[in-house]
Amino acid sequence: MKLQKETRRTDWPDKKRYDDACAAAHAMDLFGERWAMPVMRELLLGPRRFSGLKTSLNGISAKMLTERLEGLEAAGILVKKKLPPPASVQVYELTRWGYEAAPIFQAMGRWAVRSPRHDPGRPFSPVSLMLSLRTMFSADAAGDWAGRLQLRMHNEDYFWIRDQGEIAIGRGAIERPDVLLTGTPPAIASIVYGNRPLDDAIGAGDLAVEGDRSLIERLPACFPMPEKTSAPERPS
Amino acid sequence: MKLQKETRRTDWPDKKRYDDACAAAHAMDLFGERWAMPVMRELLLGPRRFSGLKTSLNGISAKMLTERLEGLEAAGILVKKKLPPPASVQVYELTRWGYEAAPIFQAMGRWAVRSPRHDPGRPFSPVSLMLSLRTMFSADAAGDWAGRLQLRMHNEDYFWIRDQGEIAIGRGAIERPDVLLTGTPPAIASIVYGNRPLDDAIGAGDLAVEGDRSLIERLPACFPMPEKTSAPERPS
DNA sequence: CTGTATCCGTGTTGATACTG
DNA sequence: CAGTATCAACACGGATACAG
Repeated sequence: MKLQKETRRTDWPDKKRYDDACAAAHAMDLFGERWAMPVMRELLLGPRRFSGLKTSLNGISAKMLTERLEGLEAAGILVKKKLPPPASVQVYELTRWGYEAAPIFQAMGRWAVRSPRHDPGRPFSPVSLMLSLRTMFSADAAGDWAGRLQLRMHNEDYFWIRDQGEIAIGRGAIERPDVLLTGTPPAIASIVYGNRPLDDAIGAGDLAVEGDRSLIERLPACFPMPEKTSAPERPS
Repeated sequence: MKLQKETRRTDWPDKKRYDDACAAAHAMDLFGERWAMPVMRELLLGPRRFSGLKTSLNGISAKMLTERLEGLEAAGILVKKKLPPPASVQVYELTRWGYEAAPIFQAMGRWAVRSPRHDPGRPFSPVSLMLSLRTMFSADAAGDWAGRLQLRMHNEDYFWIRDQGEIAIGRGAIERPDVLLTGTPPAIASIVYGNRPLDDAIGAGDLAVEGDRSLIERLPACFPMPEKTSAPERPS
């Protein structure tokens, strides 16, 4: 019948939304579309520009990025804003509520690293590496490790700090870093998560360390990878 | 060029997967497809049959359901199994790892109820109502409330128990319930979340209460709804 | 730099009918 | 009950070209 088609169109453009009271399903309506979640992830450490997002989001097209940014803004998850005159540049920033989605990313990350199909060797954006560090950090395993790391990836500065228990990560440079680590995200990941010898990475020119090298050497122990799920296992 | 097309096809059928080390992105690869997440949700309280899933997932087609079940099984999230002879019925059950995805649903639910667009008046499946109760329960707000509820929705039994602090939910009947509540999920939601007067629901025949009625009357106070996000708000 | 506009192949979906 | 088969509509995403 034609009526169906017509009502579909006029009802609302909710062809692909779950018409469900379940809030988790609603979350998928909000950021379940392709690329929406990675876009949010890239903004989790602060405002970014269009071009920065495009490069970080490996393979996204300008069209997609524009559409997702519009959609996420309409949903109230981010805002588009123009920086004041000296800079006068367009940036996208999460709203307060948008930032509050961070625990979802943590829960997903913690769970999905155990997937048999998960491969940490894929393209890694600086922001997602930083977020993964925060997620995978284990206070128990780290023991008394403390320090202030400055990380430089693709010529952008990020930091990672642990000072008795608490950890903090973010974009930008910090004062008095104990050590400066320069390299690509995959290179850094390979020594933190992939138990690649530090000398190997430095020797190959993938990584440069400036400052207290011992802090880096103790790093892998702070981020124990959980074992992957094995064969399909019944709950018990 | 044709080459592109050809390599695309042979490379792997990962046209729509994020080729990303970010584990959260990988989670979307695993259950970000349409209907995958609601299917998992319906299984979170125990094994279900094809027909049960189909009715609970408002509007899903048999084709979709089949495809998602296959995909989730291939991902190691659920298993298809046949119950022993007396029953001899096909059911789908989450693997242990599948069950461990529950915190993701909690985080998503907690966050998405605050969405300006979220509408608790939409179709509600029994399982998602039960999960929402567990998610939204506030120990502080509940104070000394304690009791054993038996809920009957669409002729299926579910329970909700709080005994000094701890809460438990599940499918099936319990012994010595303090009160039996019969009605549809939306009807129950309307009195718990929608501050509809209990007498109103009973009078309209939407709900039946058998047992300690005062427990039901104190229920809404145990599940305070967080305020929705208002206008786009900057982080601070 | 920050997008917009258009085109078009391809993939996905829901309806319907059918099978064991 | 538990799916499978087929099909047509349509939404999506990538490429390209272009504009402010």
